[in-house]
Amino acid sequence: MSGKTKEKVVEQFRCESIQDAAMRVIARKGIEETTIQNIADEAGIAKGTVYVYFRDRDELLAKTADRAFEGLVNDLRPQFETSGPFADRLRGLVQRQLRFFDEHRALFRATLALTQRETELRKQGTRCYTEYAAMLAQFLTDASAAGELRSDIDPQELAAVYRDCVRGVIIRRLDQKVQKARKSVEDDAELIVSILLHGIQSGDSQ
Amino acid sequence: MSGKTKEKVVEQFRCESIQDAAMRVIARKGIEETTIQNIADEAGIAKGTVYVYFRDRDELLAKTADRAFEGLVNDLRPQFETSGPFADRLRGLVQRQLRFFDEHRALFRATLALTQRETELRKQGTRCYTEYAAMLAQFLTDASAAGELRSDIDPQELAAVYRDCVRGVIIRRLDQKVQKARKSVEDDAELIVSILLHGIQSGDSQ
DNA sequence: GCACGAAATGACCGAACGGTCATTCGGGTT
DNA sequence: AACCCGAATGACCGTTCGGTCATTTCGTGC
Repeated sequence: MSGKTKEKVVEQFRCESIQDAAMRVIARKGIEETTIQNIADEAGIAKGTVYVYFRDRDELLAKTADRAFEGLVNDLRPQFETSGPFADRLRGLVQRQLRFFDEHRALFRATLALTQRETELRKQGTRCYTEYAAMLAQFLTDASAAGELRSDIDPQELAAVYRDCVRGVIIRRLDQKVQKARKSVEDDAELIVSILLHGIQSGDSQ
Repeated sequence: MSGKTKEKVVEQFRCESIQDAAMRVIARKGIEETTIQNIADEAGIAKGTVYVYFRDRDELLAKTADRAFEGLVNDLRPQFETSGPFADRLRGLVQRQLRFFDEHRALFRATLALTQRETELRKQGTRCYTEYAAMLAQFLTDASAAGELRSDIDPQELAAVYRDCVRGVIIRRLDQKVQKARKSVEDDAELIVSILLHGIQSGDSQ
């Protein structure tokens, strides 16, 4: 009985090894410079073996992108499920997201590189990215329904703006190679949250 | 006397022809799929001729990116120089930027593709992009000095957030292929301006 | 119309990469 | 120990692309 199961387990383990290797290489070199040979070397296997587990380059990349988002989604889910004032939940969300990518910088470089092929990737399995976007939209839709957001803003569009802002901050944090030069997660998060909550004008009710 | 000058003029004309062709191809196919042969075909010249005017692919791409931003900077400059209430100037700026790329969609696809190689491009000539960023930062620094912005926000960081937001909107407008599906420039601009000015919370002084 | 130098050309080269497949390897069964 | 079968391998192939350079074309002055 354990026959079939064992094979499946081994296969999944190999797949994940290759995907993890792919993420490391992509984080290091960018997606266009990453070759199958690079990934195989990083995983410590032969090039041909990659093709035992993945049909072609595109499938490997798509599944790798999916796996990259899996960690983020799992990390963020608890935060979406907390209760409390909207401002606090929003702040917690931004902080968590910044902290997650601080601790997995390579992962973000990979997801960033992989997300830039968004159009092509949408065709294939982007299960986890879709889930991330959906959770965020739901979070804001709930807040809007609860009357915590301006009723003239579409939560979907707000979700898009939120993603733009957070993504920008993460990219800038990534570029600051030296830890010293980087501001704290709390400070960077506060900038985004503060702007989103109160706007940028002086004396405007902040 | 016109000998030297004429040669220079012709050379510049050729260079610009090639850069314009490069922009069209990049807008159509994306930067990684664009080959020198494609660009030469689009420009109606032979591949070897490209190398008469540009040392290699990287130099052509860098100078093309620079030229792509030239149009934007020229279009935006008048708006930076207008006077009036900050809110109006900001709104006008966003609108102008959205409209510019609505009218030059190909150009934005090119700049987007070219900006994604930001790190490499910074090494070479990104004169015009730098100028764009500088003008924006100056605009916000002036506003801050005039007491129109919250004093606890660094104008430099605000400029970055502004760029993130506007870029996101432009990308989303670009993805909506059908004109019908697209909202008006005014509506999309208003979303960004409204969020930036007043924040997203309900009843927060808007 | 001839001669000369610069500009333009495109056939060609070498490198790199994705993908294939005949061969080898390894561990489990008899 | 002999056998078997699926997993792993890496040499190999076809293609693509950036870049070169010997040759051709063209504009200009005499």
